Amino acid sequence: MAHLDAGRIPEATVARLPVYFRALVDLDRARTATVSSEELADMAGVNAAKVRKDLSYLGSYGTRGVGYDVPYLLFEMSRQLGLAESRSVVIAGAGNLGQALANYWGEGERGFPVVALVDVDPAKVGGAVSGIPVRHAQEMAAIVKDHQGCIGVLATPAEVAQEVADQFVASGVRSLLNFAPALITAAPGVTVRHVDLGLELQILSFYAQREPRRVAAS
Amino acid sequence: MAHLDAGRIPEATVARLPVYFRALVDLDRARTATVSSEELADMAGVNAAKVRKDLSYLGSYGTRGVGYDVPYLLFEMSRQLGLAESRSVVIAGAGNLGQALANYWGEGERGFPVVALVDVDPAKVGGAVSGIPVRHAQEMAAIVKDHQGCIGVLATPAEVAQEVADQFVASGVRSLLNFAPALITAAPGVTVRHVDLGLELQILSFYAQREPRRVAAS
DNA sequence: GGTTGTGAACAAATTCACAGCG
DNA sequence: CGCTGTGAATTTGTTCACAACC
Repeated sequence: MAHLDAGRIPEATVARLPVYFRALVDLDRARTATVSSEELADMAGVNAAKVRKDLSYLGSYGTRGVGYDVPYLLFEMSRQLGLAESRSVVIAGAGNLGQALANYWGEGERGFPVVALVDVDPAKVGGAVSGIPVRHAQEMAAIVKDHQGCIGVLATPAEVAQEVADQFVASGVRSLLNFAPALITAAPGVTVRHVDLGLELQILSFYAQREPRRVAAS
Repeated sequence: MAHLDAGRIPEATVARLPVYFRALVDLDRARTATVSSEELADMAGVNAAKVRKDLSYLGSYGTRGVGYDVPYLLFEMSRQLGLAESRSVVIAGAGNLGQALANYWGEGERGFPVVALVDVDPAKVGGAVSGIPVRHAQEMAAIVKDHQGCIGVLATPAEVAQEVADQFVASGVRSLLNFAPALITAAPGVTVRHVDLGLELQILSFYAQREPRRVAAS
């Protein structure tokens, strides 16, 4: 009953909240007023008990005998996921991956505008990727200062990933998403997530020669 | 004592094996003969107890008082991860993401040759992305037949992802890596992994307004 | 002495099952 | 009566701590 403790939400739950969020956005678009834990579970690819447990960490936003009010739950999740105010993204590395990410996030995703790519290649600096300017890595601090609370994305070669990460952190970035196949360490207070595209193929390769399983990444 | 039971390896362990593998490749390149669980742990960003537990699921390949023989462990991991024989990759969707993935895997990663991209856009079919041909989606079955045990990658719009996944499975693919922001279901016997690039930003957004944590994705 | 391999202790996550409420 | 919210039970994963061995 709405105790204001902002209690510790389990990591596994946090990773699923955006999945529910997407399902709720779809439901809302279809003008669906309420949804049961079982329907949401089907849409998210989990079971109903998990949905109820997960949502209960946010508070009691359902109605017994009825289900969850879609717009209300959407609003609460948006607020608690921090999606109410939009967060900028700065991508380091304007190679194939950096450009693809700029396009991917620039197009579809609401609330995460990519404000700049940075690179050290003179051939790339000064150009643009689907309207997003490519600037020199030296300008990173200035860019980050203009976009408080932005997310830094590492799409650089593995060899320089730690160096660029340090530069991001020194510039004031507290959220990093690393695509380089390298271990990144950062000061406490900085959240680092790691997406490893090579690793995914190796995991699939493992299961391909054993009993296959339904496995969700990330 | 090399019991041949191929015992159940925990999912969490499987997800870490490729991380150890990469560290071992680096050590081997540097001609390092042996490595302790503590050194490997540092390189992988985990603790030594976890390394020992994880490696013990593969068998007893270490030497007490000495550590693990790098080339030997590398060979065994390579074998058990199924990296001994190379596995082809077919990418569905020759948009920005599909092209970036083709480049990414085409370049660096050993053992995962991207043999084709498939698309339905006549403007793309017949072309090539860094030497990899773009072929029509109708040819998928033929391509898959020529590359037994290949991995299917979904880099299509979310709306058609399930349809393309079904096509992959009907063609004989048993390993799918889905980049589309959509829930993919497949028959038992097919392994599906999901990488969601939008989701990662939302998770970072959540932690940015709370106590930040070191969190590893994938 | 040094380091692995592993049972036992602990912690996190999932699932069950049902009371509580609309 | 239906569906949520949640303690309790179970399963999965992590860490400890030490015997076994080189």
